[in-house]
Amino acid sequence: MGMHGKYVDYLQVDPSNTYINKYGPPQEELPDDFLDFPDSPKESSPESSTKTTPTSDVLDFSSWEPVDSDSSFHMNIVYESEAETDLPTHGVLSSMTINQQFYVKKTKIEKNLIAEERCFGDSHLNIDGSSDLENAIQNGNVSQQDMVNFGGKSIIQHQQIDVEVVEQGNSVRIPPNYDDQENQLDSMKTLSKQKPKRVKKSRQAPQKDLHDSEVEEEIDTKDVAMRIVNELKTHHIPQKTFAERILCRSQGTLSDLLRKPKPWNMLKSGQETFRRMHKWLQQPLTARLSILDMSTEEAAEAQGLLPPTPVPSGARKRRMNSDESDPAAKVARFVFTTHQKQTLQSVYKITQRPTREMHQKLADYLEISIETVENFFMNARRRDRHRQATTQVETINGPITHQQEAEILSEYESDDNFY
DNA sequence: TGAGAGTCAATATA
DNA sequence: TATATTGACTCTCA
Repeated sequence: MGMHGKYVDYLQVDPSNTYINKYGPPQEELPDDFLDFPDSPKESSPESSTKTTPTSDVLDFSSWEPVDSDSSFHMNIVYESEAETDLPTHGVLSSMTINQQFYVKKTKIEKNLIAEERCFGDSHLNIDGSSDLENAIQNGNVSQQDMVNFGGKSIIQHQQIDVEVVEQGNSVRIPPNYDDQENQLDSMKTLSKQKPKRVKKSRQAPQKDLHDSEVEEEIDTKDVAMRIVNELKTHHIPQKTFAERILCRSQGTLSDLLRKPKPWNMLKSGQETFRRMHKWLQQPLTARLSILDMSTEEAAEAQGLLPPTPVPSGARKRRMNSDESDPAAKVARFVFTTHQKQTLQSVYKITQRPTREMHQKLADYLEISIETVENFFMNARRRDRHRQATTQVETINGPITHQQEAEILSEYESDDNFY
């Protein structure tokens, strides 16, 4: 089943959280250049770069949840989206992400337009609260959730939307479930309280950290990572603080997870860490911030999680074993020389899986241990896989042939050839 | 037993 | 000072 969503809204939010749109009052208050938006951004998709043309005769207004928005600004947001996806016709929850770029204009009240910015936002179309798509349509439970990082401030927008479902040549319109203004306001309240997006049930969930009453569900790791990044920035929370208090992990681990979140279904025990992030995001703002002041155990309790499970870390053990009486004693990390690294990388380009004999030859040639060589290839393969998982880029990763192996080894016989 | 996953923590970098 | 990178370690699983 294909699904088209095409909608164009012109929205403005002011400090009192009221709204206007093109078709509703107070239209006359729009600045003269309100519709004069910049050209399509460089990285926008073909869909989103099409010229803004309203396709619905009913423009839905949204519920806004400005977080720490600067009250001196009006924010005009215009977006357009047209996307197709393979939304299932059945399923408890479904969602799709429309990658789009938001055009944002900052308009200072007293000076009219003083700045103009573009920013990225992720948009999620949610089919929610129903056993199937048709019911969702009938019940009007089709909504959109946008998240925009605007000058370091997060703005989350929920709205009922007007989309068009195309199925086997038939066009079915999904009207917003609003009858009048009062209903709109009720719906706003409901939508603005929606939890961060979770989607269909998970096939498996190792290391569950949930109470019995909870149902394990998939988490959109990219979405969670983006939200965490925004939260940390918005509230000036250091990664180290969040990582240690909420996740029971190190700063470096958190940094890596936030920058390169693996898709949920590719995670194993790592799901636990994202589950904790997701749980934290579900808390109200005040709770989120106060949890950070708690001990790790208290924070877990406050979020309905089991006590955190510190990872048995090799690095931690290594350090403890080195000198338990002196916690300040650091074990220096080995660093490859340029030549060592370049050599290893050169070989890696030829084969990601050298034989043990090659490992040993490399170790001898580079005057490092075979374990270090093995670690290099292990880390390189894993980080390559990780990159592919997060970028969907295909790379060649075939086993080495005997002929290739012979060629490489022959080069080491006269090792000057390498560089 | 070896490969992969998850991670730590030292250190490089911004 | 905060974040990103990375060599090494433990645990899990086929």
